[in-house]
Amino acid sequence: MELKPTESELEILQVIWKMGKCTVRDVHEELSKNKDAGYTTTLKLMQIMHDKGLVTRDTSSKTHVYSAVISREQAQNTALDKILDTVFKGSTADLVIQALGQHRASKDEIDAIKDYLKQFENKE
Amino acid sequence: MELKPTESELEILQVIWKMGKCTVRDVHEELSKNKDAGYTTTLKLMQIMHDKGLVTRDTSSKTHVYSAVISREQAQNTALDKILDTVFKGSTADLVIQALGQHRASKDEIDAIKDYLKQFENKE
DNA sequence: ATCTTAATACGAATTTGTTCGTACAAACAT
DNA sequence: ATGTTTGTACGAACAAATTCGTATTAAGAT
Repeated sequence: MELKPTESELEILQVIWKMGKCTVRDVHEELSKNKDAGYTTTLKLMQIMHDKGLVTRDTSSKTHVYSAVISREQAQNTALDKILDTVFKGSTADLVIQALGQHRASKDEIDAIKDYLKQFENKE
Repeated sequence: MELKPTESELEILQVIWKMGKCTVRDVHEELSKNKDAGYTTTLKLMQIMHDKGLVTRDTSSKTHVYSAVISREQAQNTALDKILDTVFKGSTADLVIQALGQHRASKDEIDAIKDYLKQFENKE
């Protein structure tokens, strides 16, 4: 069972993750803010996502209500695995350093990361 | 000018990055270790990459010699930007923490990252 | 009851990416 | 100089992802 969302599917998942349960119209309206696609395009994509098992839907009323099956965390890990493999030679350290270097994290973010690293302090 | 390599193009870029300048045959033989595709498939892809400006080539002799135009670092940043946008809500901290959490970095890697973070010590 | 609006289903066109067969040319060996 | 090998070019088939038009149906308003 392959669970790798495509580019467009990811855009839709983002909306679903943000809103929790939502309808095709919800998603469509959110997406319309940034780009313009027809309503049926969004609908079709969400139907395909349903076929693939990326989302579930409640069809008890006319307007179906969709929920994500894969969590944002799962998608994050899939995405990380992929780029670790394709551009980072598998090196997590390279990835982290590149991320911190280029995408200037704020002081708060740096602090959060430092805190997180303390966990590893007493491990050997 | 869009410079976003596709999946297959990235596989090829990986070989070019590793070898520096190289021929279609070099790339093809390297790729053949992992999967099997025809020689002309690799050739065609590299021609397309040339058309797109992802690689340059020296055609002075019969066997052309290819080099990457975009560096691994550029590709890394493009990839990071993309997943930051699509699954990490733009949060570098989330990305770093998720990367460290799931993909268990070795002690050396953790140390490298801690060292790296020291840079930020005296910044305000 | 009928009209209008808003929804789903679905087929098909389009676009983008991938794969490969065939034609042709240069280099090399005989 | 002829045949064989090794390379490029290129068109076309195939596959995957995206887009949208049209048909149909349910719900709500008059």
